[in-house]
Amino acid sequence: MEQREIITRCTECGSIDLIRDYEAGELVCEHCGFVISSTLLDHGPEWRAFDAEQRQKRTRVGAPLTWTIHDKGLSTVIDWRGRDIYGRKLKPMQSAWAYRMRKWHRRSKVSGATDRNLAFALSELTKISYKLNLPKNVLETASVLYRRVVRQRLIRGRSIQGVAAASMYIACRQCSIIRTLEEVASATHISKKELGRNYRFLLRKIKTKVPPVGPQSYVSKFVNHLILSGDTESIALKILDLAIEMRLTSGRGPAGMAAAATYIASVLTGERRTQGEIARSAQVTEVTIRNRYKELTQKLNIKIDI
DNA sequence: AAGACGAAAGTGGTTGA
DNA sequence: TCAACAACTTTCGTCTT
Repeated sequence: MEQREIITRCTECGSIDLIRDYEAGELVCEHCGFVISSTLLDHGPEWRAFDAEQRQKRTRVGAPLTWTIHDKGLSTVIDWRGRDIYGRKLKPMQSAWAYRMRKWHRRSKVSGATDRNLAFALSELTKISYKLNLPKNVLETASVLYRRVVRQRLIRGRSIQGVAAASMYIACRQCSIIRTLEEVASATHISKKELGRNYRFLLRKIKTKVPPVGPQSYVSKFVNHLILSGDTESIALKILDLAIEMRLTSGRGPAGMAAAATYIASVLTGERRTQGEIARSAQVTEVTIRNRYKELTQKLNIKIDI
């Protein structure tokens, strides 16, 4: 598996408020203005070469292929300047011809309802992924998924945005990037309820296995959000491992479970965060954290002195 | 004053007849 | 289709730091 770097925090000041400036192609910290990365756009090839021979074979020109543009980025445009390849001005007749060609060429690119649908949906997916700060592989996964949905004619009677959002949610799950239904819903104009409906519908129709989310996947999200150390993270994960082993997690919401483990870990390492803080970032209530926390400390014999 | 604790009532979704 | 049910939330009063 290729490891992708997912930047969620400013490398200068640690702030999590990062702004993506796509005009400039930069990832900028809102807090201190530090430019973390100036290569937001992926100019690399979509393939990987394992040796020189492969590299030689696979070399080709053009932008990398992507599934997020309706024609996979394979597009040609006819230049609008009335000049030929040598830079000479075209004769009036030639330039009229070029104009007509341009017009029909443009029309043929996004042809028919299906393609327009796809183009709209993919731009929608892109928007959602920006809002949720998702890495590119999730966006690609969602795009592939959406294409499949379109191919199987499953969008009929459902809104494009709804299906797009559901695809994105599934893609997140498949890539083990935790985004709740609420978060995805709030990045779109779709209610949580409808998103859930669409999600279940797609799951039933498409033979896609979506691994159930374990509480562990939440921990890194909370740790990032609350700016806790790696020690705290690994302790929280250990607590969860033990809890799973002792079957304390069955039937419990993973978010609450992870929140409680994070809370305990933060107290143990002295980086204490309040229940309220963790509750807010976990989108559960303090009461739930308290209940899980009580169960965990009792059953696992964790002594906490404050 | 803020955080932690816990009781009690309310909510939305699942399950099984 | 409906009621029972478990998990979770909301609300609120009390205790602790």
